[in-house]
Amino acid sequence: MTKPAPPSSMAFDQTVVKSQVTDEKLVMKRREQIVTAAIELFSEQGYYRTSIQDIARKAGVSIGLIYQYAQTKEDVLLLSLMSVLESYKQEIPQSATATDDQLEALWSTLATYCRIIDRRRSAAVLAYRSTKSLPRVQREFIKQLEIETNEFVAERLRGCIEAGLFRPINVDLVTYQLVLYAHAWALKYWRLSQLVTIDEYIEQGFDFFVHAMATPKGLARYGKFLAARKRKA
Amino acid sequence: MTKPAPPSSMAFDQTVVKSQVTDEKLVMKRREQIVTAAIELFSEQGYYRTSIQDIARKAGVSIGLIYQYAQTKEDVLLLSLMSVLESYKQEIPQSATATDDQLEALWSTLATYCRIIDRRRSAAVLAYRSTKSLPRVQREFIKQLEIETNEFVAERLRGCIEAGLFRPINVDLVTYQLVLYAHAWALKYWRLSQLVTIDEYIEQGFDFFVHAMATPKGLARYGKFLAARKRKA
Amino acid sequence: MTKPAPPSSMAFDQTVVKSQVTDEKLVMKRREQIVTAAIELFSEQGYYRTSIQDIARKAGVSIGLIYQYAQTKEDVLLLSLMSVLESYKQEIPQSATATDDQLEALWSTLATYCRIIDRRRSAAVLAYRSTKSLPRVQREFIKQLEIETNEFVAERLRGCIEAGLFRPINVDLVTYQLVLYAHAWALKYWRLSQLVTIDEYIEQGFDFFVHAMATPKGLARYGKFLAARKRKA
Amino acid sequence: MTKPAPPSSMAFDQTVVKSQVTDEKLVMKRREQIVTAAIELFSEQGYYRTSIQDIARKAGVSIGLIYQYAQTKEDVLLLSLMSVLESYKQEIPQSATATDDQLEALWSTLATYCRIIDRRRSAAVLAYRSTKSLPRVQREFIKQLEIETNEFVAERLRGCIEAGLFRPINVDLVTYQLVLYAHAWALKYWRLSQLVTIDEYIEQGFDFFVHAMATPKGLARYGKFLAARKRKA
DNA sequence: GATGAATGAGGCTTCATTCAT
DNA sequence: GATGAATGAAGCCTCATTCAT
Repeated sequence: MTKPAPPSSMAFDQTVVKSQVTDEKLVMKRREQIVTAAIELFSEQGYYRTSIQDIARKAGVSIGLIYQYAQTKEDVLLLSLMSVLESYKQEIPQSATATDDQLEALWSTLATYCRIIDRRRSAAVLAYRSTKSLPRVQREFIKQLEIETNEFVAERLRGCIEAGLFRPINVDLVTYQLVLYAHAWALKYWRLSQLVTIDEYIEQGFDFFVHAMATPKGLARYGKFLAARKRKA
Repeated sequence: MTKPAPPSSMAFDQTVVKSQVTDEKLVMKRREQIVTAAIELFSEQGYYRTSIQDIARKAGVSIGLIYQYAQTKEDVLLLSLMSVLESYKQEIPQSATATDDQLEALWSTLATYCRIIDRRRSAAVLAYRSTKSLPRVQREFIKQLEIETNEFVAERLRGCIEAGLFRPINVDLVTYQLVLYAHAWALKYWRLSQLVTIDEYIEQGFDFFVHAMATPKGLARYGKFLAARKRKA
Repeated sequence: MTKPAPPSSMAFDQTVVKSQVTDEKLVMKRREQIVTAAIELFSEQGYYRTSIQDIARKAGVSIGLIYQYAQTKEDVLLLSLMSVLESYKQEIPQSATATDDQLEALWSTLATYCRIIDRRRSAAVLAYRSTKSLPRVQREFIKQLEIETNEFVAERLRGCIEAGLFRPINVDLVTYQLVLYAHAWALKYWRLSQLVTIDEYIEQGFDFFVHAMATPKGLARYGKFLAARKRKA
Repeated sequence: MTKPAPPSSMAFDQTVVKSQVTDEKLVMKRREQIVTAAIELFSEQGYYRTSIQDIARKAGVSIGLIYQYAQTKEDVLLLSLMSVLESYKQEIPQSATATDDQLEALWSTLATYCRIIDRRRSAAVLAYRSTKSLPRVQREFIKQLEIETNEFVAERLRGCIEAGLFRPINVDLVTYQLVLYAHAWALKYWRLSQLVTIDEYIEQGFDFFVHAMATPKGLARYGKFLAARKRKA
């Protein structure tokens, strides 16, 4: 299982994006300040419509300061995207630690993923709109982060298969279906939110996925799961 | 059933985007020329990295000419996006006319959708990256086109339900799952193409969706469907 | 005395501005059509804000046609300015033919001039705004036309002096004062029209000028003039 | 009486035209630099024939710098016109402070006004040619400045009337005659300078105006004024 | 004679980046 | 470390003019 990285480790260390400033604590603090403003603006207006001037103003710092913590505007985008994906990579694994029931774990993972997306919808869309604005090399960092997050979802699927709850489907492919399902909530929010609430979206999605993959044993287990949920509610 | 519009009718008429030139035939021809170049460039480099200069050069026309057929660069984007979505709206309905078997019809629709996406992968991504670059009003045109195309997919699902092949799921929601599944092939091509071919992608996806929704009768029908396919191959 | 030229003779003949078209009647007609539109647009929006396309649209002709009757946009401006000044040169002399009373004649001239300006205020302003947009050579034509019109005003002044009504002032200089007084109605209309009507403007101006120049005999004559006017009204 | 504002106060403050730069001293300095170049160019070539590039070159700054101190090219025009009118508003009142003789004061005012115009002839013409190139709102600022300057002239006229030197004419209207007389020197310089020198222009103009308005007492006073002038010379 | 589609130079403006303080 | 004034390349768009029909 992927061990959760220390908060913001990657997005704000100086391996990927160089900084003029050496004090690591300060780099962390400043970058967070900058990235918070940048994500907001990039999400609202897009990468190209947002100027460094805008970011400086919103972050309450000078233009020059941004260039002490990032070498180019693209670096700011990279830091921003890394920050978003990093937050997935950290929050999602936290979801499934409480249970050793595989179906429950998958549920938690999907639910958590959907809720993170819901909480930061425009940031989620940002990844789809702007990753291509990065040079190839930096784009790979982003993809790597995505793969790492996905791997955690894949683990949950394998758990269900090994427990005999799911038939042996193509795990990597279905992983993308689950991930896209979560992302779709942001990508097509304008339409989906007219149809269902986020809770319904999670429930109906999970129901759909379970039926698509469950063995008879898995279906029985799912019946109990539903009953347990009903009791709680 | 949706009647297929005459080719490119919407993207190239002058209702949405005004043209200085009055000759309708010419407008059609020129806009196709411009949009063909634009889609290619927008897809490769993104909207903001592509200059009108670039488009003019690739289309083999002058800058001024582009501004005789579109009022702003945004108009060129709108025409491009409309052209892409319009092509979905026209090609997908053509898929399912040959059969009155509901499952077969759904298969055809999914397969056709996926193959269109595969054929114009970068154009498909364009819609996700660039729609937000449009002003609100024009964005609505795009959404409308999407809804119209989706409606055709929804019809196929309803057909399966009415025929007793599928349980009564939330049609609108599942429609988006199918659509997103097709789009995902473009959005995540870098990863998915490492895992499966487009044919496998369609097959496994269809298998997944059928299991998610089928009634026992539907499953039986699906068995026959698979057998028939195997015979053909 | 200047003999009034045949209508539009200068502005529309082909000596100053060349035309591709040879039929003189047609040239006259087309140029009038073009110039009417041009004056209106130039007056409203200024020379540089008005495009040949605008003029063509307003005149109800094609762009190409304009270039058959004028070689450049500057030519259209020249024709327009000449047309305006030509109209002064023709209408003003018509004013004073009815009387052989020198003071009456001067009054008629000033009144007529002011009323012409009032009738075509923005055209009058045009001359001040746009003459400098012409190349030196063509600017001289305009100046010449102005001098010719002024000469008529000067004649009226000389008449008054020779009749012993005015003291021997510097005629050329005072001519400009009279002319500027008429023009001022257009140049400062926004303010002057708040202060007086055009009739009052003429009366008070004439009163002012007479007092500035009149001999005792002239003043006496002016007294009778005023009395006669009062009787009429 | 109008208190003279500190030099260029209005034209260069940030109330009317916004600046990106906050340091007020610097804004004053840079704007003066820009405006000096702009007035020269606008006066020579007109607003539309002058490019921002031209202004930058002549001012010895970069294009970008101009846009830090003005938001549009129109702003540069506004600043230029305000600077010209502001200079009237400041220099003219300084003329008449030395005397408490009303006729002398009027003379000083006319003479000063004419000489200012003479010194910056093309700048004076600029106001007539280019004010209409401004959007309505900004045009009002210009008009307001003109009214304020005129008011000072009007005061001198009222002084003469109250002192019994002039008959009670329409002060506002005559003010415009005086003002236009001064402006005419620039507007019709090409002709007037052939007829008289600036000194003669002032003398003859003043003579004209005095005769137009003077009471017998005023005329007597004017006789002494002329005698005194002759003695000095 | 008349049309209007096509051209492309040139202008205004933005904004990433630098550097002196 | 932080600031923000200054730079100028690059992009969008307009419009006078041409020319084939």
